[in-house]
Amino acid sequence: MSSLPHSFFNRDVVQVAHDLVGCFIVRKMEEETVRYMITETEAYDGIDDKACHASKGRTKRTEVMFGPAGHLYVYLVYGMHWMMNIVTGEKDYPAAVLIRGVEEAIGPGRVTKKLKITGDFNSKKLGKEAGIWIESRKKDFDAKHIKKTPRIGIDYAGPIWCAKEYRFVLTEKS
DNA sequence: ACGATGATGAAC
DNA sequence: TTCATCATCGTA
Repeated sequence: MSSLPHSFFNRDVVQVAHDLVGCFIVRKMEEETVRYMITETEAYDGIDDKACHASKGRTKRTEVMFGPAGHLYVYLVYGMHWMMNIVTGEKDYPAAVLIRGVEEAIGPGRVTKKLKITGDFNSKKLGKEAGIWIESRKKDFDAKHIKKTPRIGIDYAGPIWCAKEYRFVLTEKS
């Protein structure tokens, strides 16, 4: 099971979001190292995507999404939940994949709680040094079990961007 | 169904 | 400087 390279993330965000389902997120902490399969993701694609924070432009908050792929974008919503995203695509093209679910943690707020990810991780690069990285799928993984749907909790983005099927969910274990 | 709880960006 | 909003979750 190899750690995913920069080239995996330096692609179209929707493709990366799809391909991350079934991969494993590894978190090395002081006492233990845990490893969970990713079961749900969402893509946020560029300045035109009204659901993407980068549609507001290049700000202190969105800066990391304009940077190189494979870095983390972590922010707080509703004053209490950390959302963990992985930046994708070329430098200066803002896009990221939200990790919405892993095995044993349904929901993006629960993912970060379980993995002990906070704002301290914002803009860090995935890798052993950061204590968090992604490993590839098992060989027998069947991508047929991935369902695509519209994204959750982005009604403000308007009908066009709301309707985009940028959410990917693993429907069966494999 | 609703309140918690704080950063963000836009308005003034 | 103030204000509405928010990529959610636990309790009811």
